[in-house]
Amino acid sequence: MTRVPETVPETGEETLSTMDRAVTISQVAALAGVSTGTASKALNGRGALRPETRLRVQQAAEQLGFVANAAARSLQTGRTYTVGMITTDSIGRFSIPLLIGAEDALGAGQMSIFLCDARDDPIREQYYLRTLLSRKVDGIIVTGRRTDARAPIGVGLPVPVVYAFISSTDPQDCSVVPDEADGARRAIRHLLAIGRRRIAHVTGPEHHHSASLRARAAEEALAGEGFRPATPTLYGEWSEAWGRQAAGILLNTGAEVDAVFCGSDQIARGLTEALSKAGKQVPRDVALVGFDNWDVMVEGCQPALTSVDMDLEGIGRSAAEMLLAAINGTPAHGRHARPGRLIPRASTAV
Amino acid sequence: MTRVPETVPETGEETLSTMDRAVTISQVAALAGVSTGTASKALNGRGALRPETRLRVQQAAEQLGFVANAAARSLQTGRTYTVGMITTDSIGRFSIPLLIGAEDALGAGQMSIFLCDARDDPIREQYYLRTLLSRKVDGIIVTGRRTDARAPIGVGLPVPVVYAFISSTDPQDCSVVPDEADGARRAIRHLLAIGRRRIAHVTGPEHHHSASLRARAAEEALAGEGFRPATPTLYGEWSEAWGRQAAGILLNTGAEVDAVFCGSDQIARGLTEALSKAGKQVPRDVALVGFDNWDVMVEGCQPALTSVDMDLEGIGRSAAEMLLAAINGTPAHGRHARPGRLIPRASTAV
DNA sequence: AACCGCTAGGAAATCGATTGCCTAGACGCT
DNA sequence: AGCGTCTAGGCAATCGATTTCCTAGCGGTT
Repeated sequence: MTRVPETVPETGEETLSTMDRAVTISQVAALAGVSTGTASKALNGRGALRPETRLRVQQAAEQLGFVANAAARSLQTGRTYTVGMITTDSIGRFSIPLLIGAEDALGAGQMSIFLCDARDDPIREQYYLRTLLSRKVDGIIVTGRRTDARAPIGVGLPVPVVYAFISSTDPQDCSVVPDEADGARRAIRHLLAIGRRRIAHVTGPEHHHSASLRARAAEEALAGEGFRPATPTLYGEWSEAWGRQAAGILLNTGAEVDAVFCGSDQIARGLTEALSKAGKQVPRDVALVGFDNWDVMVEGCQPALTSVDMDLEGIGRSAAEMLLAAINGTPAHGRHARPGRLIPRASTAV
Repeated sequence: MTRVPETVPETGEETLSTMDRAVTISQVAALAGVSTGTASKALNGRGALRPETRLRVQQAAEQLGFVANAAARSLQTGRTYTVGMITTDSIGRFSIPLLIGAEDALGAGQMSIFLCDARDDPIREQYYLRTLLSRKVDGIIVTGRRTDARAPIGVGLPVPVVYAFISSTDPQDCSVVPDEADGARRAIRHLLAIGRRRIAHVTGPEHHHSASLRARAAEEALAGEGFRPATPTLYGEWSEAWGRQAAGILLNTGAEVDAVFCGSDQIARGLTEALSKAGKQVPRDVALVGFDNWDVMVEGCQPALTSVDMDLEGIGRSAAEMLLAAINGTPAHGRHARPGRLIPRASTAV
């Protein structure tokens, strides 16, 4: 029989039903008949204690539903087992996989994430940085939408920082980024491999780092195999509408394009629709490759879209692992580009 | 002249560049020539101090880049100015607006969010709950994808809990949810208002709470105006593929449908494509209304899709506000349904 | 019998900030 | 001159857990 405290309903020891006042370690110690120091040792597996004492304390803790006060602990130990994650733009489609990956890697080490959304506002960013520092996070992951380098979020910070997806202009900082050029090369090589020779590239705005970088890599990959683009790169927006428009342009130039590498899945989707409306068959007449491997887009396309996956989750995981390493005293430096992979689907099936 | 510590480069006082060892309030106090207690009072605007003393302390804090240790503070005050957010399923399309809304409401009160992703795993959920309690969060927001009620995450918890998007089966708990029935009614009323009379409903799986709830509300809204559905509700999946399939069904039954209310934007998009491929014009022949108002979907549709917006951000904001109220001693109870709104676009333009 | 070594567990300092209580000194009033 | 009042600011307890140092007592050895 478990004892039932007077008026408080006991719901069984495994249910997490902490009563209204927080239980402290001294209450546990009192119940077990030891000092608080001993109770602490018992619960943390430290010190020299008789097994039965240890057990008695553990049972007392269980019975009272004791959960150690993290603030008190971290005040003493200096560790918070918390990392901050600042998204410099907004939480969105790209941050989520990064976050999930990071959570994965950190969760294994029993750490939690403080999420801050700076919404592209430097003031907010610095405010959040202060907050994180005051909370004495063990480390910080900085992330954001743009893949070109940004100024470091702070200098001489007392905690390690890792940049994920975006990178820092300071080469001493540690950044984990997708290898977009590699992704573009994979796309081109794939299209060449299935026999396409007249390949066009439709992508986002020219001033956008990702767009111009991927375009250059694609062109080089073609040149490396002795080919030239079927048309000059078509720069526009990251939207379906632009994809549709670009399809019109390609059809009108009479360039006899037999494949298009698209800078995003959305552009590819627009192209797919417009091409099929114009009577072209995908992939027979024109093969298509997208970029991002965004599930709803690639699966929504008809036929399903071959796409380059930047493995954002892997980037998040990696960044978190590097942060953990830095926290444990072995920081990495520099820009770490992670290769993507090409996911072949019907839009390039021969 | 500011003194420059021996080897440490001083980067100017406004740059946030805390040096390697954390600055404590006693260092600030020492520099200002007061006791730590006085320094604390000076920085927090408490106590009776001469203005010049207060200023001296503030300048010292500034100069040293002092940021109060949150752990120490919360140990003393019992407040952490932190709330936990547990997503019971996964961080996804629905959680993000909720999170942003909550951040908005909490940020104004200078509180931060601890984000935990339980990934549909009750074990993880309880583990995270423990973590949040050990971190002594001031309150918890529970969220998730399903809109039907779920068992409370814990009973007799020492902190207030608000459910957002999902709701708790315990009527004493506070939940903020979208009024899906209201959304469905708006869709139907809109279609009736533009003169459609033969209205069908295509939605997700029948066992899915949202699907059956919206279907029922739609039917009642029709009946309320003296109409009957053009076909029985078509239950399927939450996917474009099902939308396309459903289009086929509708065309084959010869039901002469002139409008379709879709349970999701994805379904609507599938329908749009299949209908236009079959030679039907939207909205002339068939008007379409979606649900969710998911930007990439509604804008990707041709023509752009009229859709019901559940105002997730508003729900997140509301939930956070209610949590704040509860933290401050005036808890709300029960299920609070928030109306959505219909965003008219070309797919129902007359 | 005297001494040594070991084990189990207690006492108390510590982390950093807050806050209630106390007092030195300035000032005013009779 | 003596006393009361008020102000500015110091002192020290406190929050809860960890950890270092210390000791009582036990058993074994010569």
